[in-house]
Amino acid sequence: MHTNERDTCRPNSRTFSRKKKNVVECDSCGLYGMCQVAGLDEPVPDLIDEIVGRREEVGISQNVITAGTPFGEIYAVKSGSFKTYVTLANGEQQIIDFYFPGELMGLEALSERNYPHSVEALEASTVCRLNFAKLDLLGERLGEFQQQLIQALSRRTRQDQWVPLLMGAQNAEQRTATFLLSLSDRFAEHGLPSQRFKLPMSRHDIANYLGLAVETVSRMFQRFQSMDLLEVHGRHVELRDMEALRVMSGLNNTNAT
Amino acid sequence: MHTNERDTCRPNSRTFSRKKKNVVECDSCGLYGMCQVAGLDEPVPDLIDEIVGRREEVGISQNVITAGTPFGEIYAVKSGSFKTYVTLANGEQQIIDFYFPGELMGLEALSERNYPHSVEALEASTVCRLNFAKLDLLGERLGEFQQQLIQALSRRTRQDQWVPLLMGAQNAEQRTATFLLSLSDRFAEHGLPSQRFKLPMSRHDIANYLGLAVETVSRMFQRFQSMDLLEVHGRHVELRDMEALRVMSGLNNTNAT
DNA sequence: CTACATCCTTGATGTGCATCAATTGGATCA
DNA sequence: TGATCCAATTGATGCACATCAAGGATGTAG
Repeated sequence: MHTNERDTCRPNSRTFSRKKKNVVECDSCGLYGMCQVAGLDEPVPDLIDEIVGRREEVGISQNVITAGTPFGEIYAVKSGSFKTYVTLANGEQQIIDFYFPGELMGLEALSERNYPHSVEALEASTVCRLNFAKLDLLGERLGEFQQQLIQALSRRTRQDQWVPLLMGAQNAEQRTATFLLSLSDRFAEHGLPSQRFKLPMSRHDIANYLGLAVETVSRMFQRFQSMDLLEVHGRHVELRDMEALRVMSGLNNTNAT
Repeated sequence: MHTNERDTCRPNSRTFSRKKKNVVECDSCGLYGMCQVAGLDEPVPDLIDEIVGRREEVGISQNVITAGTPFGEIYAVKSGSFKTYVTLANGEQQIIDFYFPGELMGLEALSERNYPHSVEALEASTVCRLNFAKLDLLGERLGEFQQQLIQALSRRTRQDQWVPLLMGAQNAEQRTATFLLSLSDRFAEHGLPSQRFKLPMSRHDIANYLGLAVETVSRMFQRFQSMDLLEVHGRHVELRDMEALRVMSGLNNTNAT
């Protein structure tokens, strides 16, 4: 079921060939404001590197965070994608959320001692790491930094409001439509292609997240395709009629993330 | 210190007869740290009152926040309860969350110009109001305040993680069990009775929130009762076997809010 | 290239829950 | 106290989606 985590981090983790990768530049990264505050524009070249570990590679299926381990840092996704999950009593995963370039992971651990869930790379990815233990190095700029943090947390809180919409009122068709739109919105927010993209997660993960069966997700994709709302080829998706999808989702357009 | 409950805790500020009301004291309120920072323990008696409007009454079905209106303040629930919702394209409400004494409402608007959803009282309630426009009155203590705010946001973010668990993997039985447990936990967190309590929301609201039909919620309650897991009389609930409920919910016990 | 493993799709069947319908119960107010 | 109204329960039926089963597509290793 699971590919081994060790052997996935292979020598060529640097040379992704065929397709070009979606990488967010710093200025559309959720950590940007914090990086700036942390001294990126200051003549303190080492300080920022001390606090922010930059562009670390993460292999597919590798865990960046393991549920229950002590909190120490938050992560910004630079490229690639991640899923967060908890393990249920029956041993199954329950996927909590997905993360994409420009977004911050680990915020929910801020006020606690431990991370509440695990975070796993869906593909070869890169992250920046912000070490909270070293934040006091910021000295008087800590206040600015906190300001940025508040912004990030608030954005995140607002994003979480999608979930009840995804899962509450809706049937399989609406959920799937809403899911695709929310992905698209999140990509757009960080300047990534939002009409035509590759789903980094399996149908299994999508189904788990949406509370549906794999087969149902597949059927919904096919149904949308037959209605000319989108085109699917495996994990590659092109949204052809976002307006129709929006109508189908049952949300009115005022509900942006 | 911190004893100015004076005008407030009169057992019936209006005429609630029969039952005593659940009111959180300041020290188990989500705004507490902020109130303190804001000057509650300082010899600046008017400052705090300037920033925090205290113990305002809200009638049943009254809206504290309307979706789309400009952000200006966050609210702490002092007594009573609230629901937040958005209006879907078909005119129906989708309930996003419920709020109980000690919790903060409106945080998701912090980084935006407008509130993303509406907040309505489920019963006669009281709130404290924290005016963001006047925060600069805090001067140098603003930093401390931000610290508190970060804590609050992070707690909130962590709480939101319940939702996918509620709605994702589970069947009606599991959802209902999880719902009851999450309510119980939230009550306990602020020192309110957590085994025996009155559901402030209708079956309709519960069903809406859980993505189930009213009838199904009712049947689940009856089923639990017949299994001796709880007792229901209308909106009054007593959890008789929380451990069994936890097992039924499918969560393992490490997933506290 | 072939072989094997995964992932995805497609079809057939059963069931959990929504839906429809009717009754009961609980609040509110005269 | 009883009349009214809405909330909650209970039962009967049908459908949407899960489940079971099999076949195709895609990728990776040899």
